[in-house]
Amino acid sequence: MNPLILQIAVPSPLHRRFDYLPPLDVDVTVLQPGIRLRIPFGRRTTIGVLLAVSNESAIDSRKLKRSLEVLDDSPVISSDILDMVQWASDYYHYPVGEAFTAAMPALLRRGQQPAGTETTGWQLSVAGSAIDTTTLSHAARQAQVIALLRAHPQGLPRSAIDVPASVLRTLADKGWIENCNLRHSGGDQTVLASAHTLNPDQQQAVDTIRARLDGFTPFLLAGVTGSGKTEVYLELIATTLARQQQALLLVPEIGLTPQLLARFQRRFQVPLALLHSGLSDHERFTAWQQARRGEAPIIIGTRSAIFTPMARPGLIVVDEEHDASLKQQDGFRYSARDLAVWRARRLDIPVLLGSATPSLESLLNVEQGRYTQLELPERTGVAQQPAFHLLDVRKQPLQDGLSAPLLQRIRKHLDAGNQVLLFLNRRGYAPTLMCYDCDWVAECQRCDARMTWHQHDQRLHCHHCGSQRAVDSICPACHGSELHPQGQGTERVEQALREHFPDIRQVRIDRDTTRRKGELDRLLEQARNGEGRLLLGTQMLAKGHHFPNVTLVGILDADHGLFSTDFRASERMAQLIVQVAGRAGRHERPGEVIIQTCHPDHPLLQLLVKQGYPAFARAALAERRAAQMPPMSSMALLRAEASAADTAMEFLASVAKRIQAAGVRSVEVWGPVPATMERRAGRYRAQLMLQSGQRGELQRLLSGLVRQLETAKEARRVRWSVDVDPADTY
DNA sequence: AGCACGCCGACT
DNA sequence: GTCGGCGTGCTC
Repeated sequence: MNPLILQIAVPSPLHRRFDYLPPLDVDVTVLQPGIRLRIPFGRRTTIGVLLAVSNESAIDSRKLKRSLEVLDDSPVISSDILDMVQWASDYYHYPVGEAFTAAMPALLRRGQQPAGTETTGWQLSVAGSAIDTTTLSHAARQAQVIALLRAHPQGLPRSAIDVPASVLRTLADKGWIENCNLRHSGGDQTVLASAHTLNPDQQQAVDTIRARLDGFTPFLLAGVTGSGKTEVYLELIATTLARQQQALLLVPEIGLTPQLLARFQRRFQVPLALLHSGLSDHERFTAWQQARRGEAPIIIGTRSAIFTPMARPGLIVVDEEHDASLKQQDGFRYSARDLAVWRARRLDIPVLLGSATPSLESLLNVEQGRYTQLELPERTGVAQQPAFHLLDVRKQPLQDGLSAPLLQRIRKHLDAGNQVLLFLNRRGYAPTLMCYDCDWVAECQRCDARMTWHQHDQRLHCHHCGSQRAVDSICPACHGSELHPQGQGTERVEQALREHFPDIRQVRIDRDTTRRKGELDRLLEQARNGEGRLLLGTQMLAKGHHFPNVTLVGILDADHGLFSTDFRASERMAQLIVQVAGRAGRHERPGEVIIQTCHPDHPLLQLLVKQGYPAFARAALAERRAAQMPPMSSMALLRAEASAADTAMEFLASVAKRIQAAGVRSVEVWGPVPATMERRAGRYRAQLMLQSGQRGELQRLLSGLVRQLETAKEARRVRWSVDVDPADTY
């Protein structure tokens, strides 16, 4: 009889699985895919994930090593995630072992044991049940525990109570809580009654999805800003919980705000598992386990939360599905949105993609009948769509980026007692420091980029590599003293506004003003409660926040996205404009949006302003169709970087030659070309674009190519990576 | 990626 | 004489 062969994903940059013999004296029934094993690998030992058990191997049996130890008596990677990660590893051409590394909490891949299902926990004592939590207003943590346990009369495991041990000890000493045995049902998930009644569109969206909860259906919820998408999510998640199932909500990086959390906490008295970049390894592992054991019925997280296991999966929601932060931009370059759809299909559950500005990809999927579209065309309550004005600034002298008509409108709205929001996607004081005598500009030593002058620390910063230096006082080229800032960033506009509106309290929100922990929340609160009247910021301010008293939105420079080398630039710009505009007039006051531009006749801008995002998207899709660009075709980039000037370009030229040799007619090859900013952080970058009308053909070509490049001599001198479905082509 | 091997240069 | 620079090769 043949020996058992274990196919294992090993954390290494190699694009293959590794075959091993089972450990000696192992109980073969524990060899389930998804368990971890300690294995010898090269001259070291590491931890791998069992993918499959076979009875044959392509490797010479004398070369097979024996795995050392089984780490889990049941799979720590659930079968849906096991399948999804393997699929993603193939699709994105990323080494399978490293794909699993990215999909697991750090502590898990380092061998830590997930705690088994806890059998004891805490519950309220008779005395504790009688406590009036309002008497605990000075002990918020204690009140929180009491409220939580009150919602769970049969007790909760320690891991589901998110407070320090000292708080529990205090409560136990007071005799208000006591240990209990837990009976594990998935049961009891308290959902508070709906706070609002839904409007007819929301109700229809909810009803449509509710009727299809028992299987895989992808939905696109296209709801204009302020139309109440979140209320639809809340309602469907409530239904999911009532069915004793879990819901997973993916949000963009800056979407996981205290506001959103507060909304969920108000609505659901259940533990939330939160997964975001700010967690420690231990916190992340805890949240992961709560989701896996089913103790957290709701999981909310950014991109990588798509890899969170669920004991009772019922629904996946992807908020702001168009957002570029859902696509990882380095390493394992997956799209969390696309994986969400894949996983939902695998689990046979519904998936809901929501956006006010859906991606062209999703709109095409609707057009082709793969997704069901649900629309929320109206703002909730009495709020109306804002009016758009394109302001031609070719004829307007700009003072610090502000035109006179815009300043007048700002004054008018402020005089009426309203708030004004200004958007400028550039931080710092000025993006360029220039010599008026000889035209010298301050450039970064390590990047092909200009340095931005920051006034707060009187230094020049490179926004691409993070380097900084003191600001020059005389021109290094001609030794003249005529160095002047050119262009404007948020710092400069803030200063100009202070001169124009000295009595008006401003709130500036960008990466520089929110560096300290808690500062973003503080500033957002000032913006929300009306303390700040004039709100100024970068895209941090643009997405997802509600400022009900903002009646004027000014977009100071809309031209950035109009003439870019990236084919997605106009889509991104339109989405940003609509998202920013969505901050205006959400209450009973009508809003106004003023867009400063040098290209008021640009057809896409015209379309966006006059007919709205859906019309823009239709035109943009038609353009993509004509040019055979994604989503009408498949695209992949081969990116390369090296420390010497021409190495990356030479490498990609040799790759292009290999592709030609393969003779795949259906795949077009463009380039190689140097990256838009060729040198970044001291490294020279280039890319090769592959495009095809037939995704399968492109995939096959990439698979073969990756296999070759793994051992190719010329590949050793560069760092290369494949980017399938790139979010941008810079 | 690690990790080791191996073959050349400048030190105690 | 050896310490250590990084090119090359390998990982079931």
